[in-house]
Amino acid sequence: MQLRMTNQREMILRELRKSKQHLTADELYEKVKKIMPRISLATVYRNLEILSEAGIIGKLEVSGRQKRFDYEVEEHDHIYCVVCHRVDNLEIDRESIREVGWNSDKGYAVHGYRLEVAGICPECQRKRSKKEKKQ
Amino acid sequence: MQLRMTNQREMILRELRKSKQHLTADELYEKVKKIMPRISLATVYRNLEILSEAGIIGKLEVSGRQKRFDYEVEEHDHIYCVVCHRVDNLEIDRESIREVGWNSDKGYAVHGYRLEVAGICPECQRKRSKKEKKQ
DNA sequence: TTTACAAATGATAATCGTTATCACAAATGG
DNA sequence: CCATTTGTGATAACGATTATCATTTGTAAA
Ligand SMILES: [Mn+2]
Ligand SMILES: [Mn+2]
Ligand SMILES: [Zn+2]
Ligand SMILES: [Zn+2]
Repeated sequence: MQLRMTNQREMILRELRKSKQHLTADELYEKVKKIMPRISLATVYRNLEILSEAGIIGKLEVSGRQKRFDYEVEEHDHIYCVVCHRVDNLEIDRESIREVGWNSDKGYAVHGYRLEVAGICPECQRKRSKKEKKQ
Repeated sequence: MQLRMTNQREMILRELRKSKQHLTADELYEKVKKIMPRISLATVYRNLEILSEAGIIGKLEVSGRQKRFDYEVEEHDHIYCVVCHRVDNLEIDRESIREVGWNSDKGYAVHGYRLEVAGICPECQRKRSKKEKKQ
């Protein structure tokens, strides 16, 4: 019932935390491979699942794309770029949003919610305006 | 630039509207096949994409699962069941939630947001309590 | 009303992210 | 030690979606 900190596990966790980003399994695989060249992609998937199951990391399923894993585990919301799919934390006051409430929950036993804000990240904005100038 | 209302297209749209549910492509495929037995699943996917692109139906990408299509196109939020993945509309006052705002958007040009509430639907609650009694 | 062209369809292959399988290699705990 | 988990790497399988392509259908001009 308690999780064993294998070398692979530790390295995956370390690289995710070091990145301070919301990485996909294969982005993390590429990073870890530089240190442990023999690691398997399956091991990365497996351990990300185990680590998030154990509440050590977070798992994000943002807008129908690849899963991303979060170095931070406290409840918080995210903003993502509709162009490059980068994900950032959204510093929003969860208390005040909770006050809003919902007036019809269709009889659901509510577990929680997820606020997903979409937009274009600064970098993609720059790239876009460059392109426009060319035309 | 203008979309042709083929028989297949029309039937897909009609069945989605008739259902008043948030259906997946293959759920819709099964429904339409009863009326047009020769229709291809690819045609269903293709036309759902075209119809949502044209703003005639909505496309939902809820929590990393199959896409669902929405007979209603106006902006609204959803609640889904973590057990059976059923999706329902969530009647929440979007104006008041908008007032909350976010104090750090990391320089993003915000397009919009999506509020996804998770819980267990009435039916799954019933099934669960039945199971508990058995044990 | 033929003829040309564009668009849509059905069948199926290919793709992508993820999971499952399985033989082999650690680690654990008497 | 030895037996028993547990984890690993390689790879196959999977499910949802998308791409391809030969054929059919619709549109519209000649
Ligand atoms: Mn985060
Ligand atoms: Mn809806
Ligand atoms: Zn971006
Ligand atoms: Zn349910």
